[in-house]
Amino acid sequence: MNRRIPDSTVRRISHYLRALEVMGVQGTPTVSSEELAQQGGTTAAQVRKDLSHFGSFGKRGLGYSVPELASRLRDILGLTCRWRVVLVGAGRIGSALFEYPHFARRGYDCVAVLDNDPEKIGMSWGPVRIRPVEELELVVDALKVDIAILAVPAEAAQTLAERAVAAGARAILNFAAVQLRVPAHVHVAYVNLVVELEALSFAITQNGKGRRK
Amino acid sequence: MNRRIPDSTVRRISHYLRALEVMGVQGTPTVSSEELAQQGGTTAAQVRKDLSHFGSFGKRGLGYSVPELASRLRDILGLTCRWRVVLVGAGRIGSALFEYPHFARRGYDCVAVLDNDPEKIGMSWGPVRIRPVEELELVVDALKVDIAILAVPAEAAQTLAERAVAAGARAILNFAAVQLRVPAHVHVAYVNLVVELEALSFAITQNGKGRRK
DNA sequence: ATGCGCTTGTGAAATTGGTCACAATGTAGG
DNA sequence: CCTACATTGTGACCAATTTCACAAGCGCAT
Ligand SMILES: NC(=O)c1ccc[n+]([C@@H]2O[C@H](COP(=O)([O-])OP(=O)(O)OC[C@H]3O[C@@H](n4cnc5c(N)ncnc54)[C@H](O)[C@@H]3O)[C@@H](O)[C@H]2O)c1
Ligand SMILES: NC(=O)c1ccc[n+]([C@@H]2O[C@H](COP(=O)([O-])OP(=O)(O)OC[C@H]3O[C@@H](n4cnc5c(N)ncnc54)[C@H](O)[C@@H]3O)[C@@H](O)[C@H]2O)c1
Repeated sequence: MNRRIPDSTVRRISHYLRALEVMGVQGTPTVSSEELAQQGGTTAAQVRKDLSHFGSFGKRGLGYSVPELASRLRDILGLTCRWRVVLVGAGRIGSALFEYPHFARRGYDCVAVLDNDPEKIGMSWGPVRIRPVEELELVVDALKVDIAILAVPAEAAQTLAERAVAAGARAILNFAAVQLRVPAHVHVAYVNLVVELEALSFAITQNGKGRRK
Repeated sequence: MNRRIPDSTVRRISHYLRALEVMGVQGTPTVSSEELAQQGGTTAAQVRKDLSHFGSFGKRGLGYSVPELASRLRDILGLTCRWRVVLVGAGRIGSALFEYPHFARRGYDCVAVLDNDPEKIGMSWGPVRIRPVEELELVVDALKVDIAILAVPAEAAQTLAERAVAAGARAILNFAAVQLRVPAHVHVAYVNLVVELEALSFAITQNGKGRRK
């Protein structure tokens, strides 16, 4: 029950929650650390250790109440309020994200979409009109945006991150392949598909001795 | 040299390579571990340690030759050959990936796109025609596919992973929010945007005491 | 109430990954 | 050739994370 939580723990908690929600729909009343571990691809001891960072939620001999644990994990992950998100970059990735219904269902509201392409500015995406990127500060400030998603080319990402942070954003989800330099209080998550693919081709090359013939 | 390589090292190598390629275009002849560290968002000692897993590529007192190190890193990551990739799921994420020119530029060729939606099957995406998912085994086997990208709903992912593996795939890039169970020799990379967002809202909640008011 | 079987919660040990400090080794310049 | 200097490569240390092992707690049957 202490302070500094490993990032890996937080990510696993997110997985546990997803598994719990499936079980909840199926009506499973309780679950053991062993069962949760299987769903989350880890070990029972790891599950218990992860949870023990935040308190003790189980009943010995019985396991965890599915709805109760799910609720506690939602608290932990900050899913009890709705988060306001701005999407910067209305390109291929941006539109895939925008149309993905699961984010809203999970508490992330895309309150604005910005772009710098005159062709795109003014277009309507459902209820949202694509705005010029010049309005970034306005939007972040006036709509009290917490999280900025950057789905723009790498060259633009650093500047846009700085602008979003200056206007008050506290977290950034970055799809561009650059390391962002931001103040320490701002949190950044990276999604870099090239890194993932390269990690895979590294693993294949190491392990199975090269490409299939 | 050459024990088991940490995953984090492999990912950083991918970042170093990207930085080196930018420097290469700019004509920078050599680079120090210090400079590389700045680009990659890490420390000079970490850069040297990462590289030392694979050999010694630098010149003391001088640094690393940019084109030479880039070439060595490409070898390490398995980028000296072209990889054949099959994309399963021609939805929002699938189409964003397919249209992304950088993958092909980096050696990943999408040799087939599969879906199970009769509306989509038969459509042409550039030079590729979307095929019925029943042809998965055929495609993986006949086209000697190494990597399968799963951009399908979570319910379908496990079965499709098994089918791809049975037909010979050795790595999977999975966008669905489920842990895949595959044989040990198969490598899986996960991209889970919900986890990323939840890690961010966790960090904000912990750190800055909740959402902006 | 008591005992049994099951499962949690948690210190302690083991492992893994990261940092530090510096000898080794190169370049450049007299 | 010798000295001054920069920067690598690495073993020894340190920190973080995972695994282990087990006492303690709970429900149920008797
Ligand atoms: N599409 C993919 O599969 C994929 C994969 C990996 C990484 N990425 C990365 O994600 C990012 C976005 O990729 P994409 O494929 O969606 O690109 P895209 O070109 O389809 O979209 C980028 C959008 O950003 C806009 N934009 C450019 N500069 C801008 C600025 N200064 N301010 C505001 N908007 C601006 C463009 O007008 C465009 O609409 C890129 O960094 C790319 O490298 C994409
Ligand atoms: N779009 C996003 O931003 C986003 C974000 C996070 C996660 N994801 C995940 O990525 C995956 C794909 O998301 P999407 O938004 O592209 O969904 P989508 O619904 O747009 O596309 C899914 C595609 O898969 C096809 N499909 C379904 N079952 C199939 C099967 N058995 N075999 C072959 N094809 C099948 C569908 O016909 C559809 O074309 C999902 O698991 C989703 O949860 C998407």
